[in-house]
Amino acid sequence: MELDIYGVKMERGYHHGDLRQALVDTALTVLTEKGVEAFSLRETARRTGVSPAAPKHHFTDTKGLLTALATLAFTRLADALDRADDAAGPDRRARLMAQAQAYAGFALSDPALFDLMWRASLLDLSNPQLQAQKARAFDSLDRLIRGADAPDLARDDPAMAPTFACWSLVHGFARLLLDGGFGQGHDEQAHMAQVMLPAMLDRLDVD
Amino acid sequence: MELDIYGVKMERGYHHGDLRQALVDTALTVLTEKGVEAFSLRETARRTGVSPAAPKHHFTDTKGLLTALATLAFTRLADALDRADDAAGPDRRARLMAQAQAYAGFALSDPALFDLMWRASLLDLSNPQLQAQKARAFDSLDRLIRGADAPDLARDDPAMAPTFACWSLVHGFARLLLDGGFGQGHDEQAHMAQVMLPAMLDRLDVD
DNA sequence: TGTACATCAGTGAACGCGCGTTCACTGATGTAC
DNA sequence: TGTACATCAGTGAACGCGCGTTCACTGATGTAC
Repeated sequence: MELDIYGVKMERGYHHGDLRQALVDTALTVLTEKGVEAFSLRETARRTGVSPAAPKHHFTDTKGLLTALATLAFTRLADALDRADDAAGPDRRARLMAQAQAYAGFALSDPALFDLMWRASLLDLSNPQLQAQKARAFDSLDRLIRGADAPDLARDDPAMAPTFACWSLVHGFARLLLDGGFGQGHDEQAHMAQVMLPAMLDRLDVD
Repeated sequence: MELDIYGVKMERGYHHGDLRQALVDTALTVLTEKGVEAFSLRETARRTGVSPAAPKHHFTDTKGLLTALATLAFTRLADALDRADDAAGPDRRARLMAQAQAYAGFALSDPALFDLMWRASLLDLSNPQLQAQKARAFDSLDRLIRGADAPDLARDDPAMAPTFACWSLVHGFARLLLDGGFGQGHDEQAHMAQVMLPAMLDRLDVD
């Protein structure tokens, strides 16, 4: 069997070497190209150069693979939020704007991946790594809003309101951007994110 | 052919009478039962007691039928927002809370319908009725925030920030509720909507 | 008032599709003695 | 160091599914004269 890796034709034997990683990489491409609805395990296997049954060894089924992708997505999102926060310096408002821009930027730059993260029915929500990365992303914002060593609170505690308000606002804005609540074109979306997001956040009291 | 309407068996001839409406009704049921992903035109036809080709006369294709459903959904949402607003009396904050609760309540009470409304790829966004009802829903909130006779502004006008902030916050909250950003169970969701939503909105400056 | 005919609203069989998953299998690898 | 054997990681053909849409068709309705 021949594989085309980085333009170089390589023989590969019966065993792949790192099929798990290869499948994740291909799946990411397929997802980005076709969107969540049209994603298929068969196509991913085909494009990885492997039989349709091969993925089962690494991910039992489609949901398993998609869960791995979503975990990766949350990892990237959390990283992006942390990076933005660090780069923004000490000013609280600047940090907030930076995280919000990073969140919306993530959604706009990879809509299919962003979609997947929130398609509960396609994911194994009990997966520990998924939960961990999701929590990481949330904590990044929560630390900014409620302070670095705020205690863990129940979800319905009123003291959570500032964090949730902020998250909801940014999340909702990103979704409406992607789902055509506002304009259509990608440039227009990016413009809206740059112009509107700070103006909206300035009207939110998160102290 | 026999049809079971309101528990009464009725003969119906070659022509249906009001197939268009019947299809919309059935489609609504199918959508609610199975969700957007699993919705199918064939099943809708089957359950309406009609051949799979019949819907074509009324809706050309699946997208056409789903667009009709989405239009209905936006009509219901706009109605719900208006009703809530009216019932809330003159107080601005009360009106805002009422509309927000109505929005979240709509999403929670019919998640599949709410999903559909924002699945741009499944809808014909150029449909005038769809656009009209979507605009109606938006205007309901916009009139409350910016005043009954505020001028139409460009989407990226800073003066739109309060309306967009409010919409984004409520929309994002509803989405996170449905998509498992917070808890899971339906009661827990309803509780969150009642407790959290007002607390979040109180932190938003929309004057 | 009757009738020819166009149009409308359905039928139901068929096409072709790609999917997820299963099955019996085999080649490669690693390990115990 | 060599070898038997268990385990792992793949193969590729097949199954069964339901889907959207098309096709040639026909029964019912409405309208013009």
